Amino acid sequence: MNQVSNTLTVNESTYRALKEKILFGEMLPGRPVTLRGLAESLGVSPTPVRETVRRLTAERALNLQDNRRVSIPEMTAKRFQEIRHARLILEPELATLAMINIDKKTIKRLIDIDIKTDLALYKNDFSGYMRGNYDFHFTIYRRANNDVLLSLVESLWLQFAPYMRQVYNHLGTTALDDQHRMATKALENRDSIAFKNAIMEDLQQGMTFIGASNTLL
Amino acid sequence: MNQVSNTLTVNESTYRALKEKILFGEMLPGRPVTLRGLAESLGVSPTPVRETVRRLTAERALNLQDNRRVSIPEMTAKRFQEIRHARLILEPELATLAMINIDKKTIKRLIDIDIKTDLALYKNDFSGYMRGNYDFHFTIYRRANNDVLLSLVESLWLQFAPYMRQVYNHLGTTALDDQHRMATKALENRDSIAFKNAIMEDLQQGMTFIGASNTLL
DNA sequence: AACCAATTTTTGTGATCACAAATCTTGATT
DNA sequence: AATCAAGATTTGTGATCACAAAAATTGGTT
Repeated sequence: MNQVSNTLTVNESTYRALKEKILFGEMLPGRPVTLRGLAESLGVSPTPVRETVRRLTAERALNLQDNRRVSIPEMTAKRFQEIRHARLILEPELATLAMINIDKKTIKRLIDIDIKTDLALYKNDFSGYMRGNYDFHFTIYRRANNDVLLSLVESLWLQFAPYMRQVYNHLGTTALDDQHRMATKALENRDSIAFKNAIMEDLQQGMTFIGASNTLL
Repeated sequence: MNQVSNTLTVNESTYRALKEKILFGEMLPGRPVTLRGLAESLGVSPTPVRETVRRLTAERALNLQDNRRVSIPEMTAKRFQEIRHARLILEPELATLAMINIDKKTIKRLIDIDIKTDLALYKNDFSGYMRGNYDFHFTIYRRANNDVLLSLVESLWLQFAPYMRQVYNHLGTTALDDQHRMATKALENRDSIAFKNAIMEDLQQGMTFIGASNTLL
């Protein structure tokens, strides 16, 4: 009889914890990270942390410098444009694929997420905003039922998220807006062209906002 | 003074060794892989192997089953189409970006690679063919000077390579052809449209050949 | 022979140890 | 005060150990 243990390994929970930290802006670019430091803060031994760091390095969320130190990569203007370019290719495509699988219940959930996101923005809760924005997009993207494209897009989000946070810290969120409502309206109307455009607009607007703070790039 | 050691870590060489094995068809889908077995065959301790496996799992080249065993993922018809779709989106784009940076010397090198690749095909040297095919494409892609897109495409190749080899083992290479010469001719003529089309054709032809062996999917 | 439970072996996981390289600290010299 | 070399500390790396879970083997029963 095969008895598969379904408890999360320390490795897996460590990975998820660190991934969330990166994705929701709790790790800033350039800040050095030590394995033992991370291990202590998470209450585990260095071993699973090392493996987690390898995973996230493979996903380009972390960077192994040539002196073997681990860090969140610094953003450059060039890399920023590359990420923006890749997102514009992949995400509208993924959203379009997802559309036929998005039912009324999902639309309702998206609207709820958006309300929470706006609330977080209003309260200057950066991490809350980033989490809401992530949830909105990936609730859509997951509906595409396309693991290959989804994991590519996950990697892209891991790469720009820390920088997103850095910009918010400098500029605040007042000038920030999104096209989420336009997207949900397009979904309600089952207008695939309007939906794809809303995702593209949302993405471009967000990236333009970030890119506009050229003091950092 | 910063003194950085430039010797390759065991981790890095292990990663490259295993990655090449996967990329050039020396690991077949479904075959179970053990950490200790890999470690012994590479002459290292299990530690760097574990970290390598985590990296390649993050790149979707390996799969951690729910019984915690490591394996090359089995191909399914669905996943095959997803990979094909993603490749068709990303690779012609990357090739087009690369074109302006491809000089005569690079074209010469591409032609040399293609000759070697054809020779390997003629001699029924599967691994040699796969290596040549990889070199041809990535010599182009690297010229795009776009690390973000390049790493996404790397991940895709790691995903279909083992299956490519599996098909060749069943069908042989006699029916296999490529559009490499058409691509190099387009480069010589600086015809970007013809070049993009050649890359697309090459990719479609290769994937159709693989996909045609529907006994496996 | 076929089946199944008990035992043995193999395997992944997480922690710890040893070591060398990189970084930080210290204190003497100019 | 600034500089720099020597010593101390921290850090990443690779190997090993202990353990539990999974797989393979064994041997007895039908």
